[in-house]
Parts: sequence; C-alpha cells; structure tokens
Amino acid sequence: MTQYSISQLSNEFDVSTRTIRHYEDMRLLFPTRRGQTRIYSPSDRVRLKLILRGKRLGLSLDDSREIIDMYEPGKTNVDQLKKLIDAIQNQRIKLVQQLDDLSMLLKDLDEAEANCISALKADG
Amino acid sequence: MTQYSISQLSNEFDVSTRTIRHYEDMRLLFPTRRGQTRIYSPSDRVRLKLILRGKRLGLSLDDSREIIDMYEPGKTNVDQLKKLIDAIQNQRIKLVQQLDDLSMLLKDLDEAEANCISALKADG
DNA sequence: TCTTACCTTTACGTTAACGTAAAGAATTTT
DNA sequence: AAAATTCTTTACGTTAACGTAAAGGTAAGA
Repeated sequence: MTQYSISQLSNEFDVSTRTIRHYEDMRLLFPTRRGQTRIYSPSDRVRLKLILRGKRLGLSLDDSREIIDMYEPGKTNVDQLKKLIDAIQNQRIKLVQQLDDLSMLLKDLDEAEANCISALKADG
Repeated sequence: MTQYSISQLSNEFDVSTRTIRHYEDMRLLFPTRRGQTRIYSPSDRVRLKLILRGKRLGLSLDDSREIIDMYEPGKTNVDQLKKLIDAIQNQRIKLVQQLDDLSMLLKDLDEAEANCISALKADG
C-alpha cells in the first residue's frame, strides 16, 4: 500500500509539482484523491518515470501517452491490437533512426575531442 | 564549385525555405549572396544535414550550433580548446544517457509487440 | 507584355510544455 | 493560537521553432 504525495514525486524525480499536475491535465497520470489532495500509486510513479524517459528522448507528451498505453493490458479487441502493433512499429522506425543519428553524433564527438587533444599537445 | 539555391536544399531535405532562413537568423548557416539571392556551398549543405540530425535527436538549435562549431578547425587558443573538450564531454554524457533510454524503450516496445501478437493469436 | 516561378524582407501568429503568480483550504509545528 | 508547510484551482505569461501572410523584386518563357 505504498503511496506518494505530489511533492515526494517532485523531489524524487526533480520536476516541479506544476509539471506533474500538467501530466495529469494531459491524461498521462491519474492519481486518486484523499479529499482534494492527490495520492499517487506505485504504478503512477512508474508512469512518471516513463514520461520523463520519453522526454529525454524528445518525445511529445502525446507520443509518450501512446507508448505508455501500449504497455497496459486489457486491449482485448482485435482491431485495437492491430492498430497497436502498427503504432509500435512506427515508433520503432523513428527510434531506430534516432539510434543511428545518436551513434553518428557520438562518433563525431570522439573525433572532435581527439582533434582538440592533439591540438593541445602540439601547442604544449 | 557546386552550389545550391534555397529551394534545392528545401527539396532535398524536405524542410521549408522558412526553416532554412530561420537557421541563418539563428547563426547556424552563412550562405553567400548573388545580389539578394542566397547561395549555399557544399559546406553549408553539410551543416544543414547536421542541424537536422541534431533536431531528430531533440537538440536545440543552440546546442546544435555549439556542436557543429566543435568540428570546425581554427580553434588555436588553448583556453578555447579546453572549453571545447569540456563541452564535448558534457554533450557525451547527455547522449550516452539518451542512448541508454533509447535501448530501454526499444526493449519495451519489443515486449509490447510480443504481447500484442500473442494476444492476437489467442483470440484467433 | 504578361504570366509563372523563384527569390526577398518584415512581421504577426501558433503550439507544446510548462513557469509563475494569486488566492485560498487544510494540516502540522512551535 | 499563530505561523509555517503543503496542498488546491484558476489563469495569464514565456520560449523555441518555425508557420503564414503580405508586399514586393527579378528573370525566363509563352
């Protein structure tokens, strides 16, 4: 029965409470309430983690919601499943492209760094 | 002596001319002019390619400019070089984190897809 | 010559993802 | 009890990265 307050999550993940509430407005989080106060479950916490990971990757909140919803069970309808598989494959294409870009960039940075260092040595 | 018009680059990379001009405003591209008209060199073309790669990775234009400037020679000042190495290492930290996030996301997508497919089979 | 196809600058508009401030309720600490 | 802390909603503000006109210059082709 672990649960979290908004400020606990805010501290743990180093995001503002405003941001967390915003994710709720955008239908990415669904805390329950005790009175007016939001109560976050471990599953909410995982979702927040996933949102922030998506953010680091440059995904929009809409994209993140789509992806996160894919993990959830209870998608029994066949058409829904087919749509999901399609969406997943599209996401994968984007991400594989990103992976490619990323490895190229890292390679470039290696070279740039090596050039800098050798230039430094040449200078003294 | 190959050179490109703005619409040529716009077509090749599938971005608007407005976008290309915007990159110039942001000091990422420096075409020469024939009269009023912009003329892009092969090196401008490469820079544009790098900008778009950065964009796919979610870099800001400021970040991209910083990175692209790292590739350029003529940084003879020692202090400049040290600053560059520092900046490169910072970028690498971010990117390695991104790489990590990315591989986790791809793994998750694999699982989500497998679940979908097996659910489809179970259904018929 | 007139239309078509490019090119230019200037400048206001748009969207996402929050920031920030105001004003107030509830709880906890001193 | 008074003060401090944490919570709430509402709502306007901000920034980046362009979009989208508007208004006009130039050069080729029918």
